[in-house]
Amino acid sequence: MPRGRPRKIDPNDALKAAMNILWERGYDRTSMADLVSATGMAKPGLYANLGDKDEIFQKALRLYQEEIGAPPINDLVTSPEPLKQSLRTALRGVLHAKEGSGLPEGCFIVNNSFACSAQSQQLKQALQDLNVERRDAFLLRFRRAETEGELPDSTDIKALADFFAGQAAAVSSMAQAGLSLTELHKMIEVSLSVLPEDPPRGGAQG
Amino acid sequence: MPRGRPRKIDPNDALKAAMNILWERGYDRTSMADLVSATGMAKPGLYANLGDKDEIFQKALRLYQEEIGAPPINDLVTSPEPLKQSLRTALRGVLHAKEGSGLPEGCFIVNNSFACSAQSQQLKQALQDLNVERRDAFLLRFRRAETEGELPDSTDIKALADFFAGQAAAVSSMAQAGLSLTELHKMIEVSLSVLPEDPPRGGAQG
DNA sequence: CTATTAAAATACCGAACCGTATTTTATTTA
DNA sequence: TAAATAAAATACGGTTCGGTATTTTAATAG
Repeated sequence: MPRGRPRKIDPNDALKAAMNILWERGYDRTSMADLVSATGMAKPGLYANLGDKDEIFQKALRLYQEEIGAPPINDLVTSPEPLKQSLRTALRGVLHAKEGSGLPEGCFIVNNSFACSAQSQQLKQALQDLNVERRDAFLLRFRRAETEGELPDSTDIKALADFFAGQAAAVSSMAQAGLSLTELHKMIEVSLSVLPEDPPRGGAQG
Repeated sequence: MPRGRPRKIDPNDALKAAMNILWERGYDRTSMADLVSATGMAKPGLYANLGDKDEIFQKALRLYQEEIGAPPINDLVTSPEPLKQSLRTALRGVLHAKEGSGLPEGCFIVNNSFACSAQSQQLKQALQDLNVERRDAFLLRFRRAETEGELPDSTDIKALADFFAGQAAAVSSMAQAGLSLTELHKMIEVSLSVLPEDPPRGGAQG
């Protein structure tokens, strides 16, 4: 056993709890006192283990991205699923909360990308980078779709990637507006209808 | 002339200035001190003329809706333009800032609908109501489109309305992510492609 | 010029905020 | 037990916040 007084709370657990409350309440509306009660760790302990509020937020952001945000996006790029199905999965990935109980609704990144106009430049940049990362994942998938014939060559895949990156915000916003899960799924189906009819079948292009 | 010391600042001008900074920075990141310097009106004057911070925000919200938010939505419902064109106009209406100089980017309502999980119930409700209002305007337009044959009867116009209401957030978010105006317009064109092809002519673009 | 009115300007208050210095407590080593 | 270590718990400091009480200033009315 280590030397001094034993830890009451594993810093990793604390970070996870911090992520959840930051996800739920956002950066501005979460105080250090909130983080203290959410984590069960006293303030000096938080600073010693996780740093100041900005650092905690950034660590929470990374944790979210690694454990929650990135997987569906990586699947999007790597999975052999057909285009439309992989996009469906990716978009539904924004709705963790409503299905898997307990988790906050919407996307942590999107939710905090608003109301950040005067945020610390570091945080602003970190959020923008993650948004770009998601957009690029879509782009990558569309490039593959193009070469594999899932999309006509004439497609403006850059615009398509921007569009789908934006759908994360669309879905998050309507989730916060109180739509039910099935309504949100219908929204997503509408988004998917911007794609050409499922098997594009050769050169049907106009 | 009235009795006492003359006003330095017209309360209407102050409200307009307050709206702009609240739009730009959001509720949480705008302090009363910010409102003081933005309006040029000292704090006690603000309270006397516009009320406390919540009241000012609500008044700003109403002003935004009346002067900026509602017009393109009303046009959507009332104008005789064909469906797709009226939707295009409505969605582009979210991008005031980038075209008409000076105005903040994105939609005031959308920008503040995030990070409000613990906001005062009043404000939360006011924001939700405005979001619903917009969604209903889309719905109204789609109902008309259905009866006028602009949409097939089989269309799920409720889902379509949710989708387009969500596009306000999509566009706002990508605007904040730094997309150019033409990129944003392309995004909007992609959104519009969920509609059934009207008489096959060349794609409109701006 | 004096009184009155109404707004501006200043100064102030208590609470909440982020962050830290200090003390207590629990454990291991000697 | 006593010294040493490391974490928890408490208390505190400076700042900013939303909101208000108080004073000063600029105008009109008599």
